[in-house]
Amino acid sequence: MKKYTIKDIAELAGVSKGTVDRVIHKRGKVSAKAYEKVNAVLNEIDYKPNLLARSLKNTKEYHICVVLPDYKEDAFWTPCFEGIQEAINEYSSFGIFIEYYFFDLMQPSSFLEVHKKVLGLLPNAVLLAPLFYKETVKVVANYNNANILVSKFNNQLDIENSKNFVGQDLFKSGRIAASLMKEITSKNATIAIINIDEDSNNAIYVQEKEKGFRSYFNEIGNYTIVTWNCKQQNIDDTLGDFIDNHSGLAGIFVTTSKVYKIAAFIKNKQLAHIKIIGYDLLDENIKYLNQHIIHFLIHQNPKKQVYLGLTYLVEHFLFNREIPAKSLLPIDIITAENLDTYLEV
Amino acid sequence: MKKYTIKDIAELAGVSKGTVDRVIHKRGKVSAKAYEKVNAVLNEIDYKPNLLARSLKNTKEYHICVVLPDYKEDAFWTPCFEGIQEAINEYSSFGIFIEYYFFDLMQPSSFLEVHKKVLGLLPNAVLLAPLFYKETVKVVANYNNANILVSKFNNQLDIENSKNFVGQDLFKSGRIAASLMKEITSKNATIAIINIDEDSNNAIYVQEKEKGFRSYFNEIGNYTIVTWNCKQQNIDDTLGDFIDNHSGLAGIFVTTSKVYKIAAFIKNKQLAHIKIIGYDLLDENIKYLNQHIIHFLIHQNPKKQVYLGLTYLVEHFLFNREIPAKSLLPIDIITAENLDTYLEV
DNA sequence: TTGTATGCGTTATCAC
DNA sequence: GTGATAACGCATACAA
Repeated sequence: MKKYTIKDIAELAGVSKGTVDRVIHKRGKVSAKAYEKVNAVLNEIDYKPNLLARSLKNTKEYHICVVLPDYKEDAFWTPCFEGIQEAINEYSSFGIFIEYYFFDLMQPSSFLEVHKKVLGLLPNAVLLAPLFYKETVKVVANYNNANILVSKFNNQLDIENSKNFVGQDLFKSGRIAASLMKEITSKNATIAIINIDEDSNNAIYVQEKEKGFRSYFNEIGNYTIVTWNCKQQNIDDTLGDFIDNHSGLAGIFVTTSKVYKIAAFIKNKQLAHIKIIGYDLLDENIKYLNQHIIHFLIHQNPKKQVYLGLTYLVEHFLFNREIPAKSLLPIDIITAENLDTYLEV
Repeated sequence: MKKYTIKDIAELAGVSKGTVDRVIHKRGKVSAKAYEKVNAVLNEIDYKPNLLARSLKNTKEYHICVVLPDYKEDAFWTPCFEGIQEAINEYSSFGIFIEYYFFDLMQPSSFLEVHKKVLGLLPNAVLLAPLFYKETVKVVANYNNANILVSKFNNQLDIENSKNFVGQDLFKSGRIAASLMKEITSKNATIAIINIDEDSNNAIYVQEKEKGFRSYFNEIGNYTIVTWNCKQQNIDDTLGDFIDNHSGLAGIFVTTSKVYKIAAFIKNKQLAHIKIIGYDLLDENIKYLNQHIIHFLIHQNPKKQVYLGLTYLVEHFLFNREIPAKSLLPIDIITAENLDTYLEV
């Protein structure tokens, strides 16, 4: 099972390395006779070019920019940042230069500004969290014009010419939350869907989850599902009224990682009979999961989303691998018991 | 953020590439003056050797053998085989030659025979499923003597000089199964642990799960947990009696992927009030999961175990990466709803 | 103690 | 059309 090189093939075919190269890469300028001789050898053996050598020969520096919200504003993005750091460590030895830029997740204008800056750097690729629809369409178009490769993570948007997505199926995610909710609440109960701080900007994101959640209970029938949108600073003042207004409320599904805000209230008011399901392994969420105030967390694996998105780009540049148009990660169900198998050691 | 090469450093320090090399690799034979000059430069810049170039320079063929049970005997091993295939495709372009050898999972002697054969091939590394304790100790010793690197997957054994394990924490796995069982059965119920076809050979494997399962219910108290060992060909004849003898049996925890055997019986006898939890995403298991005969499956990710074990070896050979002594994968909880997010597209 | 030359496999260039 | 040759970055054998 020897590994054949171009030199081997040249010797076997009785031609020079240059000719073999021309045949393999179909560059033409090869006589029929030489072509036949080389092809005969190629059919005999299983030639696979040495990707290390090929990549070394190219020896380009590749520059990738990651654009995402500042994790200091919203802890959800912290693991993404860690994923970037790991990728930097992992790939810098291969001539890959990875940078990150933060935008303000409340301000579409900052999203545009940051991308303007990044565009000016003319990187080889950009990996971005497309939180704002309109603005994303615009910046993607700009990158396309400049021949800059774009990949997206976290939030799947239907945008033209927009491939290379790493994330999860949000509709399915909502359905999974619903199926878990059904398991832990009584039949025909009233269940609330709570969106925290989600204005219309990235409404699509939570709406998909909500749709999935409702579709599951619609199929069963007889459950009462109510949606409540709120701002995190008003929770203490208004959630009590909301709960009072929905007597027999048995469960709350929080569509984002801010579920700990709701859990804090529920614990505080000793309403532990209300079951809570939410998203992501933030420290605060973990705390309430371990206290069984939160019953299930759904893991969106943000770190892996970013790392995988970067891996695809790197392997594309180094080894010419194709980037999957859509890479949907498993939707992990986290309980107090299996939690720590998902945490880093 | 330019990438520096040895040549760059040599020029900056005003010495030759050879001297830089001697300093970096601490080979000695460098004058204090030259050493200082080079070090001054190295402290200034962030030099990372180009791993592609280094690996190309080495240009060795590496030979890895995977030894595991034949997947035609037991479908559990099919994904492992797929993982091997993927690794072969992925890494053959880097001069890695991966082979696999099957043994008969019922015959420790065949395990020894196969390993004898593999030892004779003198590969660079062996990745093995250590199903038999005594025999594994022996073959690992042989490999160590021959300076052949050994990694293990699936089954964690306490063996001397035995590092490089990829798998799951089985005790924890049992606890997770128990916590799920508790969610779906009534208080203080009777619950059965069923081991199918597990003779003393790889008893440790299922015993760990059983211990974990019992430890969880011990902490709660008042549940009745019974263990039943059976042969798969006797299930139809004996399971009925077992169930009759344990009136009020509310749940069954099957410690391996053969849970579909139990599910078939339960469905057939219309005993769907008995909740079933088992292991692994075999087609048969998936069928019963979708029919809600099986309520949860725990995913051991056998494919990833093998692939990751091989990746560690490959990156060790190519890029001199350290192999983690113990790599424990997340323990995934699978329901009918999130199942397909774990299946390949 | 130092520097230079060579080769790993692939590819691009340049004479012939 | 063809076949030498150089270069990518690193490591090493060898010459100075």
